[in-house]
Amino acid sequence: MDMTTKLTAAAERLFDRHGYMATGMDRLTAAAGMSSRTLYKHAGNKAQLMARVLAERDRRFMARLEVQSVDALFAALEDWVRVEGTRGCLFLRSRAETGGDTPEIAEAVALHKAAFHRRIEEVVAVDLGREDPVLAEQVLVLLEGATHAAVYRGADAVSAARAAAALLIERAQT
Amino acid sequence: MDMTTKLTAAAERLFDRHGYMATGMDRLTAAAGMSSRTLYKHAGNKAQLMARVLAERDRRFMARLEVQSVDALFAALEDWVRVEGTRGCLFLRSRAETGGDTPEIAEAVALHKAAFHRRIEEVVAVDLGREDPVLAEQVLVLLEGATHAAVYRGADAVSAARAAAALLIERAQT
DNA sequence: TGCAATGTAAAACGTACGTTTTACATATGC
DNA sequence: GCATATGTAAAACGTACGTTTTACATTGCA
Repeated sequence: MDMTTKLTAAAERLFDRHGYMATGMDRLTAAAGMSSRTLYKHAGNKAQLMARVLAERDRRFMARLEVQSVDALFAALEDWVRVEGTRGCLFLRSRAETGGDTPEIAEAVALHKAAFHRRIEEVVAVDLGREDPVLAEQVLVLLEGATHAAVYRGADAVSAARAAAALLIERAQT
Repeated sequence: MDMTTKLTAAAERLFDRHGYMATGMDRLTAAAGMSSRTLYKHAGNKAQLMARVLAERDRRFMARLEVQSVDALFAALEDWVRVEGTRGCLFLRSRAETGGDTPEIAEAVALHKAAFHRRIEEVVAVDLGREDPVLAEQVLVLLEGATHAAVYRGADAVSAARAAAALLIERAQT
């Protein structure tokens, strides 16, 4: 495991658990097990490190959404929540923490959310045999809602969203 | 307008727009138009100020949810988004920013989310003539999802959620 | 008339921030 | 066998943080 990977993994964990602003560089160097000189060599600065964390998280999350049905999207989210826990969407959180004023972060968030939306539209199209932007928007809202409601309602929120989506799909198919 | 009200209003605006951690006390005193001595007299400290902002926001938000139908819940959210803008849920955001480690904030969030959940269960019960915890959970997910999806999808997310909820309610009523 | 109460302005507190620098160790490859 | 790259440890940079303090002005009520 090279230093960049180790750093990105440690940073993702700390930013997710304690927030971006609340995580100092000392804590980062300690968790990554490297000197601050090495950290800055690999990361550039704190905002770029956050952007890299987001890019890596996008890769990992989107890989799980390579599925063929809407129901499988929710199954994937259930897995994600079980494995990674429920602290809300790190993309929206990092944007909110920086007020959208940090370009590299705002850009990473925009990229991810555009890809997320696109993927949902694709899966809805596969499931229905036709495009349905409104249904896709509803599925997006259910996924986003499950992610954030799960923070305080637990896994029940995800299964409730899954059942709701199944009803919407069923209705759109007939 | 007394100093406490002025301070709470200014703080809510800044915390919402720039984040809790990213908002310094100098910015707060400047926006509230008062000396730091007066600020601390009324606020105690930064965390207590945030807790007061959340309590006030809970009051204002929950007042809008005093309605008799699920559809009216979404109409209320549409109004809220139009008036207050879309930067996500300030309660979940403040909890995420502090990692849940600030007791007064964590408590204010827990109180609000419990009241929010209760209110939805009540409205669902009125609409259906009976209790339906699962449907209530779905409505909660749709409201939470609309709130967060609206950050990057705009008002369309709220109307999509509203339509989805209408379908779920219709189905449950027959 | 005078004394609380309530406010401002501004300096000072110690601490912690993100970042850079200095000085040194350890490998790797030509 | 020596240069180059890559790492550590630790101090230093200036700035900004949340909070308290000092010194003074204004007001309202007994």
